[in-house]
Amino acid sequence: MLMQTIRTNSTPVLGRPQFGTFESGLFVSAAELSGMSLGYDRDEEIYGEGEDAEFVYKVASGAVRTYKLMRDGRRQIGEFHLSGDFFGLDIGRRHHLTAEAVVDSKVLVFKRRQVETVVAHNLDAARELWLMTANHLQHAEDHMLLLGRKTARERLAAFLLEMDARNGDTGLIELPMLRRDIADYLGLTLETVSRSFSELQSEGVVELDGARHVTLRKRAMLEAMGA
Amino acid sequence: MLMQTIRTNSTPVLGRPQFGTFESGLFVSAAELSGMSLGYDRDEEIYGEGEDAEFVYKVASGAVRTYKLMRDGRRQIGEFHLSGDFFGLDIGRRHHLTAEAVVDSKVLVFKRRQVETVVAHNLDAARELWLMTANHLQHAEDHMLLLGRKTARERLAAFLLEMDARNGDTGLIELPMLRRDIADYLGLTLETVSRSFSELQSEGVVELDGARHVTLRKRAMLEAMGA
DNA sequence: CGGCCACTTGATCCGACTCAACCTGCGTGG
DNA sequence: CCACGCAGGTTGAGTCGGATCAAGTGGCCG
Repeated sequence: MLMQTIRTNSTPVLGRPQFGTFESGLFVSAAELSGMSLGYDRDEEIYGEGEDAEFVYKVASGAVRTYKLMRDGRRQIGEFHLSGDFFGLDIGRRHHLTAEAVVDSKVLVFKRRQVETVVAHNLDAARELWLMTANHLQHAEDHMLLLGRKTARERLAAFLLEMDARNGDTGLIELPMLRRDIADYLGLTLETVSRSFSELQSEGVVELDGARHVTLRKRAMLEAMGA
Repeated sequence: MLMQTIRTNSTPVLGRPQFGTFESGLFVSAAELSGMSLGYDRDEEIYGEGEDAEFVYKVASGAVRTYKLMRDGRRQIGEFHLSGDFFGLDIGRRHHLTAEAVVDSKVLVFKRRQVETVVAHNLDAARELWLMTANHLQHAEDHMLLLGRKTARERLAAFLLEMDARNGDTGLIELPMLRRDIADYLGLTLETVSRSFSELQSEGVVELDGARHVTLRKRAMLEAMGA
């Protein structure tokens, strides 16, 4: 609902920014906002935790992970941002997560100052921005339950249902991310993620065609676990 | 900054709502908003997950926990709300967490419709509301790292630093909540919380005077662990 | 066709959970 | 005013789920 696909009249070129008109999703009411299209290679950093929050972003294609890192390398991915999702709208002057491209991605970039100006004059835009933040919060609340209280199988079930829901509940999932990313999202190790996949498959709950393509076979079982 | 103590000219009576004037904190710019003061006994529910979100709340005294429950009783507390904190400002028609008083508490209650009206006309109020939601999100992001990646000791260290910070970094903490609440906040069992307290005490990092009163003795050590 | 990155699978380990006993402080009533 | 009851907390013993360490496998790209 909030996350519709955007359309621009620009042709994004990898690493070569071009300006495009921004016309839907956030700021329907603020057609004057224009976004720059940028390309990022797989694993390329978009912004770092603690950096100046100069821009706000929207995924045009590909996928982005936002995460926190501990000094010793432990990582927690807070959210995956897929096509149509906004990210980087942290409050304050600085980003408090790091953002990286999961696969080669195209991202629309908006000057933060411009966004602030629009929001300071346009109540609908302000409300939209608030709703997006609130949606992120709601996701985070669900994810805290997952991280604090769910078993490995339950976490993977919830993850697969989440990914499927983003793809229109087709039961056919093409995962853009590696096992390591899934593990860092679910608070597990990649071995445990892999084992849990194998378990679900041997139980006929899912079917794996390669590591990335997943077909949901018994949605009811997944829902019973993932909820 | 955002969370200053409120003052009302009402005398709150347990279970007996009275109207009071609301004059600071949220909606500095919206003096027309008035809040009702309500008393809640320890463990009393303020609102339930899925219930109609008719009100927005602010803790006047005491402490409130907001949490998610699984069918089998597993619980994840998302946040503790102490004096001055707002809670219950979920988007959408329904609350997506349950709120309960941790100890006997007084809470200011605002009609959601009233808040919506103010926000729809007042940009400063809208911004304030957005900032509060964003602050909750930031807290949730930190907490996801804790729940997904930290050890029991690290979780407790982070918790103590958080509680101390809310009390002005005095190093003297009076915990309003029980071990079970701390456990459900940190994604642990109460036994593990208790053991971790004992460990930190035997290392001279903290000093316990009863279960609720904690003195921080080696803040640097806590910070090294909790970060 | 070769090499390597991602993934799977196996064996062992360990931190936190479970189950259980015991302690302690506080409120209450005799 | 003391003793009892009990809720909350601590501590101990044993278990277990997921982490760690270690091989192996597979598929894709050059």
